[in-house]
Amino acid sequence: MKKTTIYDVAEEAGVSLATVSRVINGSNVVKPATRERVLDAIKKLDFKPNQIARGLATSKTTSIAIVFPESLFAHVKDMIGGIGDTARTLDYNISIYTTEEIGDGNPVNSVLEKVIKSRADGVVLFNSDNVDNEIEMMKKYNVPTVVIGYEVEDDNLCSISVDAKSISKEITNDYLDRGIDDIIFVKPRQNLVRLDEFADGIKEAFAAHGLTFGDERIISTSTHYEKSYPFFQNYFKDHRHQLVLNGYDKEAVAVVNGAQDNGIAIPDDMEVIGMMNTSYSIMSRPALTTIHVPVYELGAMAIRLLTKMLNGEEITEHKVIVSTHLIKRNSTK
Amino acid sequence: MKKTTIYDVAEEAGVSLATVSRVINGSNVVKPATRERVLDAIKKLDFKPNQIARGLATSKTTSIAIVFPESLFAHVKDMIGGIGDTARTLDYNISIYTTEEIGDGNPVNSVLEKVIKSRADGVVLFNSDNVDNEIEMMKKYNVPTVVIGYEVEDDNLCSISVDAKSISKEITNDYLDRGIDDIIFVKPRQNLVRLDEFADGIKEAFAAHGLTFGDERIISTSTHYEKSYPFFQNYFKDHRHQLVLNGYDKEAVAVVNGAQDNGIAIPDDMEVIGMMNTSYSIMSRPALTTIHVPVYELGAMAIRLLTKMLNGEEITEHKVIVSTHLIKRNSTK
DNA sequence: TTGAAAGCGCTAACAT
DNA sequence: ATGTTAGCGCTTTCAA
Repeated sequence: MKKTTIYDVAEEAGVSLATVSRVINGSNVVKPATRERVLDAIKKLDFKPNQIARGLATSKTTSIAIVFPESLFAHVKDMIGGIGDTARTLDYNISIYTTEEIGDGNPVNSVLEKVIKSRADGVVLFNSDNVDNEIEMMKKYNVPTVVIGYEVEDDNLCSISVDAKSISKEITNDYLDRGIDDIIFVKPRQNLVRLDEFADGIKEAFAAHGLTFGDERIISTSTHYEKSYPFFQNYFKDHRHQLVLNGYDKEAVAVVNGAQDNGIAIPDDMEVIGMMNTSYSIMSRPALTTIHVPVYELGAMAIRLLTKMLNGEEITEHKVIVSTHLIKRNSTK
Repeated sequence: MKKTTIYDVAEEAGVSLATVSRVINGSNVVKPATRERVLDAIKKLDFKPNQIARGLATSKTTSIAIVFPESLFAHVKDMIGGIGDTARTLDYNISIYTTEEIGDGNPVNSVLEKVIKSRADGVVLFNSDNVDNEIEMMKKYNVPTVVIGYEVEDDNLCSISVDAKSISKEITNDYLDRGIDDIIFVKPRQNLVRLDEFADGIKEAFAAHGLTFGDERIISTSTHYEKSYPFFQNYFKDHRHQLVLNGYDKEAVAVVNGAQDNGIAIPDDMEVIGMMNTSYSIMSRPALTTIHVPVYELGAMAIRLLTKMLNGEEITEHKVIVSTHLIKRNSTK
């Protein structure tokens, strides 16, 4: 069964292919009567223009590539709603490329290679160990890019990131002011947000109080609850703290549950603060106080920024920094 | 800055474009020395073949479209790992298309139209109110399709679904045998799995015990915890049951939390069983007994089936039915 | 083993 | 207002 092409439509309507092309592209120079004939032929033949051929002819694929490491999957999931909705509204397709850090043969580059070959009009990248390399690649091939969770800017390159430092500093300051200084920071190994900056905020607050927040107070954890929960269940057998700051809600739930298993009352004996304001935070018992990050909007903004670049529109901010705020629930006093 | 093409490489290497094409496609008729020259030129020019042009020439896009309603997002998220990993291994790209049921202008069809225009080699569909229509469309345009969560089969059409009926019947039977018959079923409005069959399983078990499971025992809920939790918090003010079966873990957590808020002890006063075995089930307090559905594998299988169709390989099962099993944790006795 | 040339299905000048 | 034609960047016969 042969696919019907623009030629078939042209023949059916008794016009040239150029005219058919004009009507499917909404040109306004076509005589209404002709347009009708063409439209009828299109309907009769169930013709759908081949986007691939169109892409070749116009050098535009109307598609955007989203590239991220598998380990960031949980975070990207939350964001992909905003990405998808916005892309759909603006008539772009999105293609997903995941990189996996494990394994040999430089898989990351082979993924980037696919992205380049696909001739996506633009790409959105996520903060990862390899992000500099990825940015370099996109620049080399001159593809408009927006990076999420990492601060950069350049020609054809914008970024959207979260101001993690201000909020962590603010929160820490507040506790320190009240004399609460036995604080630890649980830092999941991967995150959308730059958690080093989160840690820096804590350190600055300590410094401002004439104290030191040493790296031994930072606990690196897996992003898998199956691993982090047993860890904390064990950890709290012989550790107590006043406040646990977390880089992600999921780990905060592991902390809450692990601590409660050891008879530590939340928030009376220990306070816990999560990050991202995901549904985990409201499902937790007690519900988590957490730092709200507008994840959906981050995705939406990324696509909007990208399409602006693609359309050559003026961009006022190449480097967007999104601020956050604390949502108080029951895991803090 | 012009993109470098196969012509540039040909010129650089002093061969014709046909030869370049041969080496990038791994033809074994090229003389090693020539191949070297071409490879050098490719490297020197950083040439990446244009997949769009190749797609036009070969009528193959090496891309697979995944189509699902936004409301199923939470479920698809869990599965997309399996889809992505498998697609990457088999060298297919995946493009995501979401349909949204709200709104006017028949948006579902406009999405399907994009899928057709994209000339994806194959498509993966998900169970939804509109799935029959979608299947029809794919059949009309002759695109190989696999449907997840819905039983169908045909030329160029396979399906993978979950046997929800057997498990619900089995579980219900077990409780009924022990004289426990105050059972309700919480049915989220959207699901990957056909929850009507789940309900049928319950009904059959009741019938086998000479009892009736009326539809008033089925509670339809939102898939948003923000909505389902307040509902159950209120519901359990004046309702008690022995067992609550749920179509999805997230709603089960809402049941657990809502019931506990009203002093109902889980599992002593009431037992709760979730479905899917997501991370929600282990984060819940008590941890949920839940029906394990191999979601990752469902996604992986879908892609494998699809690529088999694309390669014209023999397919033994067009209609795959996946079975499930109960994982006992602490929300049941 | 290599090159020439046609063609994939469109768009976009350029003519008419 | 419509038709003709030259690409877009590849793959794939067919010749040499």
